[in-house]
Amino acid sequence: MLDRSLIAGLPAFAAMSDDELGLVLRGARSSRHPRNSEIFSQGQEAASFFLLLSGHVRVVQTTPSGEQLIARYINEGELFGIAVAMGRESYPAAAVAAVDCIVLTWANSEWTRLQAAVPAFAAAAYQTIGARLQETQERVVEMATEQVDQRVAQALLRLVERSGRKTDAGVEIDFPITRQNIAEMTGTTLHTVSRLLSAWQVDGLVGGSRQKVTVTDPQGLQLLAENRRQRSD
Amino acid sequence: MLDRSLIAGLPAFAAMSDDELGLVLRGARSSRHPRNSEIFSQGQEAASFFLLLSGHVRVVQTTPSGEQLIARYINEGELFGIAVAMGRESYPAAAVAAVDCIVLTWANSEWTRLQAAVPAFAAAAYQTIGARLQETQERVVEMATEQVDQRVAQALLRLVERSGRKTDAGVEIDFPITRQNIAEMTGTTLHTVSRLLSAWQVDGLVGGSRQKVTVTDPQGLQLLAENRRQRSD
DNA sequence: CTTTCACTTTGCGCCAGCGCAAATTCGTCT
DNA sequence: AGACGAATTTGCGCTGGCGCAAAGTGAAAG
Repeated sequence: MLDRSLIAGLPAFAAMSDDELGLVLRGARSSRHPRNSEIFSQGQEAASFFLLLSGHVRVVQTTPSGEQLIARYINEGELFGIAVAMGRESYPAAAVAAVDCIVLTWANSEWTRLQAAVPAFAAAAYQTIGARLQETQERVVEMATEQVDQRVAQALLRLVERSGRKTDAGVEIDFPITRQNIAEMTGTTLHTVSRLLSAWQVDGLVGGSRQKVTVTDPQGLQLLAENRRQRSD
Repeated sequence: MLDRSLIAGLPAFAAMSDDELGLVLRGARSSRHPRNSEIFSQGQEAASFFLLLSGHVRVVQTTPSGEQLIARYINEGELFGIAVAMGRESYPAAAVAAVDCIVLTWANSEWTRLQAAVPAFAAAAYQTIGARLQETQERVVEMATEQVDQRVAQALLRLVERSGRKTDAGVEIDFPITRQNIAEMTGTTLHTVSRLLSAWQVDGLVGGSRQKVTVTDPQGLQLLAENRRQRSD
């Protein structure tokens, strides 16, 4: 039996009673996933939904022509793979452990039970979906209206905002991330990302090394991200 | 009192009993919105949610720098402005009547009541949100990986699929839509859209005139949309 | 220690598609 | 009917960022 202290501290469960936490954990099992392993695959029949207890997960979509892009990163305490709450039969993307992870898993059959027994749990799931729709809309707007450098700057700011760890040099992204990964988040190529980061390093905006990125001047980067094309009207 | 025959035929309400339909309609009021009028504005406090009874609605986001883009078109029978189901306080986009519309409106306070009294209604709303998240994800993928001509072709195919009306010349989009509108759906300029449509007209793929677009050769357009860059691997 | 492999950097040429401009067409209003 | 304004078409030049290529670098494995 899993201990309810595992999840009691998470924002999604903050409002729940001890009884409710118990009901939620019944039916869940925990598992470890080594770095770079797939937790579920794109197109696979969606049989379970998940909560990330520890680590970071990359949600990756692969196009028919083989290009990959990263839909989002999942942080500790977040639900993912909740296809069941969206009425989907299969996972629209794959989930890959960005670092070694610990994951809680529920069978989909638990969903209806939980929805009835612990409405706050379903509410949290729907809230999550709503927030992601919102974020995804914003990404569409960005992709449609902003230049590559602005999109990359914005992506870095979001990463440090959501998954940053303060160091003496600035705020570092808490998990290994390659230039290729950043390119797949922003719809560009690793070459362009590399060029941009190099230039920004010279300007003192960012730092980092292999698989590591640190934002040293968030304000400066923010300016870059907002650097809306000067308009004549 | 609104008649339940208004909504009984809609897919979202197909599974509901007569009693439930009555419960849903209690608290709703209907209103007319002339073409090009705003049903709600971006950023406005979300006080209501809506169902489109008749017409077509354009959901438009405006960026801080004044660019517009069209998040989606709403068809008859669809819910929209359901910020309350996503836990949002304000509308993230504006809704504009693309033609004269008839709309059902509920105050947000009805949401909790309906959620408890008619679970199928809430389920339909969540299903809608899930489907839109899915669509929006797909748009991100497209924006990131496909060329402008493929995106425009794809957008046209989706429009005729979702809102097409069969004519003798092909399938026509059921509401007035400008080149500018198509540009705002695909993240390009009206000039490029105009050039593409002109070229496709010559090739016999599409037809149309001012504010009208007809797809005459869906298969051909589909080929164009799929025309994935030939890859070496 | 050195070998290997994944990741990163950088240079160079090219082209899809944008910005700008101007002419044209069509629906609508008076 | 005529005039106005919105929508559309088309031409032209330019450039952001991609494709291709190749060299450099750090980390992990043997």
